[in-house]
Order: sequence, then structure tokens, then C-alpha cells
Amino acid sequence: MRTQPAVECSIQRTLDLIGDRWTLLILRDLFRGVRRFSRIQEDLGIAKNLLTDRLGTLVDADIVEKVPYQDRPVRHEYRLTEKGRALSPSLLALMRWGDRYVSGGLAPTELVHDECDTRLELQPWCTTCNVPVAPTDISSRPGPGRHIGTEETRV
Amino acid sequence: MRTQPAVECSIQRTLDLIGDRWTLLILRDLFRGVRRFSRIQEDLGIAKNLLTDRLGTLVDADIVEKVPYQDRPVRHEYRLTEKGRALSPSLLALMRWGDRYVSGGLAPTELVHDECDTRLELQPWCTTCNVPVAPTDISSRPGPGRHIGTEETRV
DNA sequence: GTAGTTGGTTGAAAATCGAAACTGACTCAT
DNA sequence: ATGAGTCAGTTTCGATTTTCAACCAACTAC
Repeated sequence: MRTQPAVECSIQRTLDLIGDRWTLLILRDLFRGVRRFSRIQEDLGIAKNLLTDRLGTLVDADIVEKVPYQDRPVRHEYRLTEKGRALSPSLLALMRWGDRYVSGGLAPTELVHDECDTRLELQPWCTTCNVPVAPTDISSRPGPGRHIGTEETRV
Repeated sequence: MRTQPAVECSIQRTLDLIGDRWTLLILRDLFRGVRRFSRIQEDLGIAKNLLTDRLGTLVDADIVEKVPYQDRPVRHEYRLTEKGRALSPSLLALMRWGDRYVSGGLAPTELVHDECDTRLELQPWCTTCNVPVAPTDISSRPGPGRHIGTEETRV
């Protein structure tokens, strides 16, 4: 486990939780509707002990919940919580980057809007104005209670 | 290194490249202007041999370039290429998720909409319907890159 | 000369991972 | 009721990765 002195950074905290080699792939499967232990294990080729461990971490972090889908024998499946579903922009961003820069612009899988069958893009979105926001309309500033370094910040 | 037969998912291809425990943190530092070996090493607390290894991988993948910033002695710094800078939405998405769900809403840095001063979210957006799209309204389907292998010749 | 900085390399110990074997609760078919 | 099969794990152990510390080389500054 990595213990940092005073690095207060949301990216780091996020990656401490889900930034290992398997967790984001597990979450991707859950988004795709692959929710059962054996299906995930088979799909990813992950060792079962690791899958047990990662799912446990995700459940502990309230990103995923374990819900029974049958009795006799009781079997469970893993579902994303609201917190887990909120990771969809992160996965979509990684996927679109991979489409462009690793898959040579040809997406192996496209994510489309159910209603109109159009491929999705990622947009900065203003929840107050309820509009997408262009890069030119964005400013950055220090957030509440956090020291910000003097280094140039461009994210 | 995981060598897959033909990975039919850009998320997986992306994570194979940058999805280990340190790489995204290294990229975050580069975005923040922390570009020198020793500064990154100090900031992250990463072992030096791993930093050497990860930076090498990033340079090989053309995500980062090594440029001299002085002669006598020749010293280099690591800069994001255009491909590397294109990862900013991914980092932003992870940051926003962490702000909300891990840092309890206390963002170290906020990105705000100029017009209303509200913090931005990164949302899947349908350019046809002109609406943000909830995770439940997303479907996936095979795209044009489905059966193209990960040979280096193609990308 | 000595000390300090930067950007590494090397090697051993510790932690983590992966593959396979094993378990336990249950079903279903004979 | 015996035997085979499924699902969701746990256990074990060898292989791989990471960490930690020491070392190195080029150069500067004193």
C-alpha cells in the first residue's frame, strides 16, 4: 500500500482505489452487463483469487453491490451502485482515447445512444446551465481547502 | 506484460499501455508541469527503477518525449506529446469522480464554466440528440476496428 | 580536492500475482 | 441415492513485480 505524506489529490485517491491492472476492466464488464463471478473471470482471464479480492474491495468501497439473483442455491451477482455508475465518463474517456491512439481511429466497440444509435462523445457539461461547455469557456481555479502548487496546471 | 490474442476493446488496449499503478500518476505530474525525473520520483515516492521503466514505456508509446533542457551536463525532461495531452479528459474524469466520491466534494482544483462559475462535469454526450446520456441509455456494438489485431504496423 | 545534484543501474528482500487444485452448497439426471 | 455438473469461491505455491538501499557517472560549485 502506498502511503503518501500530504498529497491531496483526487486523481491519486481515485487511482488508489481503482487504479490497479484489473479493476477498471472489471468495472467495464459490469457496465457491459457481465455481472457474474464466473462470467467476469472467464471474460478477463483473471485469476479467481484476484477477482474475489478486487470485487471485495469494490463492494467495500460501495462502488459495487452484491445482490442475490436466485435462491437454492443462493447465487449473487455484482451490480454497479450509483457511485460505480458515475465512473462511466472515466471509462468512456479511456475508451475514446484508445480508439483514436491505440486502435488507429477504428473503434473495436462503439458506445451508442440507445435512442438514436449515434456514437457518443465526451463533453464537459455544466450542470447549472444544463449545456455542454466548449474548452474556451472553461477556467480553472483552486478548490476549497486545498493548497495548490505554483506549478502550471493543465488538465 | 499481458499479451492478448486480439483485444477487441479500446479500454483494454488503453489499460494495457497506461493502466498500471503508477503510469497515470506520472502522467498527472506531467500535466501539472512536473517534468523532471527526480521531481516526479520525489513527488510520487515511486522507486527509481520503476520510474525509469515506466517513462521508457511512455516514450516508446509516443505518449511522452524526452527533450534536453540543458547541456553540460546534458539533462532531459519528459514532456507530453499530443497523444499524451489527449489523455486529459480521462484524467479529468477520474479527478471529478474522486472529488465527489473519495474526497467528499472537496476538490483541490476546480474546472468551472466561465458564464456561471459552476464546476464542470464530464458527461457522455449525444451529438445527435443534443443531450447528456445516462449510463443506462448506452449500448455497445461492434465497430470498424473489431477484428484488427494490435500489430504495431497498423497503428 | 570535497561535496552536491541529476539521472540513472544493480541486487536482494518483500509483496503481489497466476495457475491449479481443492471445497462446499446446491441441482439435475439416472 | 449415486454421480456428474455448476457456481463461487479458498488454498497453496512457484513466478513475477515492486520496493528499498546502495552504487555509479557526469558534471558543477566551492
